[in-house]
Amino acid sequence: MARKRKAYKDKVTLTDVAEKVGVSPITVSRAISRPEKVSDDLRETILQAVHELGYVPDYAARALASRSGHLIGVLSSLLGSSTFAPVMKGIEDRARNTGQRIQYANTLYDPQEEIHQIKQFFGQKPTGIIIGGVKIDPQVTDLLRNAPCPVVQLIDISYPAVDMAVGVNNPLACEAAISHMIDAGYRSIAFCSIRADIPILLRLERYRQRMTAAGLYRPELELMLDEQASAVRCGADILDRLFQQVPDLDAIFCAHDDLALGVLFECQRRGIAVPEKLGLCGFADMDYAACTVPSLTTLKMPLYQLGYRAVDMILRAKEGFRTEKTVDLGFELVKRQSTDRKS
Amino acid sequence: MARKRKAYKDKVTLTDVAEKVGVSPITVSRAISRPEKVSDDLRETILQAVHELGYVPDYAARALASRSGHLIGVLSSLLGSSTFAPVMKGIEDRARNTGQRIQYANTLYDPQEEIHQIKQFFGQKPTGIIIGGVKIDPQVTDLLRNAPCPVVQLIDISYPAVDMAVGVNNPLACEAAISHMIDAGYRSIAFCSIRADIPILLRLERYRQRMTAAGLYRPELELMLDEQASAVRCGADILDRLFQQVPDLDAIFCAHDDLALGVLFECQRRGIAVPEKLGLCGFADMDYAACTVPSLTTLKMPLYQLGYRAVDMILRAKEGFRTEKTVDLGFELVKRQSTDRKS
DNA sequence: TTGTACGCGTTATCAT
DNA sequence: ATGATAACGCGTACAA
Repeated sequence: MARKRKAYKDKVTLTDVAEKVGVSPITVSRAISRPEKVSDDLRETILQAVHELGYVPDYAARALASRSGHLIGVLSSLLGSSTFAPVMKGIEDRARNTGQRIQYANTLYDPQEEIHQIKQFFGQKPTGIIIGGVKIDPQVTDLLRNAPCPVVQLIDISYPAVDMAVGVNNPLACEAAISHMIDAGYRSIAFCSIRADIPILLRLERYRQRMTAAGLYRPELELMLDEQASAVRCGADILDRLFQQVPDLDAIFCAHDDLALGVLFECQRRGIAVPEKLGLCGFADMDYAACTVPSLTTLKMPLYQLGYRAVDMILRAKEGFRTEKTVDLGFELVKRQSTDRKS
Repeated sequence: MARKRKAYKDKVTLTDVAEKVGVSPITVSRAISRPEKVSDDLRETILQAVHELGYVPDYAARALASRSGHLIGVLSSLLGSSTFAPVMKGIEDRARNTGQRIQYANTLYDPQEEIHQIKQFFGQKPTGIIIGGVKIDPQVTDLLRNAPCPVVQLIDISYPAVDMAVGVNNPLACEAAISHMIDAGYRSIAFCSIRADIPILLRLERYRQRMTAAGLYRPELELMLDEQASAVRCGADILDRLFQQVPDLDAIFCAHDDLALGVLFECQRRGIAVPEKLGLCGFADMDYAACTVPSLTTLKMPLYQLGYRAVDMILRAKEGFRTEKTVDLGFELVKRQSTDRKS
């Protein structure tokens, strides 16, 4: 407590540093934020003093004076998901040494929360906003359309972006998976998901098209589960429901690897042979996908690049460079054992 | 671009709202931040105007004037891990409607990054800082000791905290697991981890004590792998090395479920019977732990509560209430099939 | 290259 | 219950 007060009273400001060095505050400010505008030796002296006094810039004051929060907001419903980890890494690598801070916020799949968080960001004069997993919520779209900064949407680029977008073409990715499964000889291929965000709806639509084109489409092949806490634990439920709806079921395309993992375990438990009796394809190429028994066919997306490019697009927009509004990073269908019927 | 400028010029401030209603700015400020200090009808009129004009408070100005950032910083190396998701949920549930914002930062297991992020927080006049997964870095500890705000450390409470701590007693949890495995009849029980943060080192120490007490300790039972991107994918490596070091190996205590998952898959692949030939115990009770075949014995921690209490402790400290410096949330050993030798 | 004057939008403090 | 005034700490704009 005493410490707290002390730290506050003793707050070191630009002026303190300036006095110690014998220059004006603005010079100290420049030495920190625009090093090239201060002579080499003076800058050295100043930075030395900064270090000695333990000066930490006041970001609030800086933001107020400069009319920029020097921060990039990242909004996602997947923050706590390991799918998002590589994205985060990319974001931070690109943002490092740019003077921009990254601030994350969790939307928890709740539109109200999303709106709230977006407003919070707007109040911080952000350099840009990166947002992933947006549902089709008109309020959110409206808000973003009137954003006071560039907005980058993540993950899908086949859908019209509010401002900019970077990601993969979800319909194409889905089509690649379905085609692969058809080629492998599967006929009754189910589509299974526990959530219906935009990327998933786009995949579903293409799934229907592709299956219809092959003369294989049946509505009962679709299974959209209610939102649940755990995707992995749905395995038994999925198999129960699908086999009831589709007695001749022979493959499942899962909208996320977690779902496929759960189904796979349940197959192990029930003695259903994968890939012989049941083909399985996931989405995301999670760490475990290469290790499961049998290993899991899935779609791999360049997640690190996703984050990296998103920040890059914001920084370029800030510099006023013309940027592509949409960046397609491509995907890769990773064919593994779970759909390899011939082996 | 045009939009951007417009949004900026048209920025609605307190004064705009005040003029529209015909009161002074400070009254509007109060209507928003201290509703009880404004008469009911006036407040209603003001909030109505706020809504109509689309006023969004400027957090920088607010922070500068109030000398508080109204934010709680959360620092973790596990941000992108699904272990952290429930913690996040708890943090946000407790912080909602308290006027405090949550800001996350990723330390990526890098002390330099950690120091950098901590300083960033300090520059934002935080109400408190929550930090998890701290390594034994003296610089970090020093920094935290001089924090201008309360600090809550997560996960372990058997270790002396810089300020406050909430979590579980890692040594005790480890001991419970090892005792359980010994009771189940396992003798050559390995300890395996890919990282050596404080909680893990604490578990390792207790592992040694417990094994020694049972007359079962051998140094070659310990396996600390280098830091790797993917824990799951280490399965084969772990089995190779351990069986080479310990031909009569009959159980593995993994410092995280991910490790156990990888080992389990590798056992499936090699036809090693779990739990008969090899007992397996994880840590964290991840979603999949209940679903694996066989299901995975593991230690469950109250993660949601962990986040909830951490924020609670900060808020109480802010109110000046005396708080326990250390909160033990307890753990649960979830006994499942992977250590059930008798079945 | 360095300095002066001012303002950013809000809240604390003190007054009415 | 409401208002006037003065900060908060920094950066912009302009001057020297």
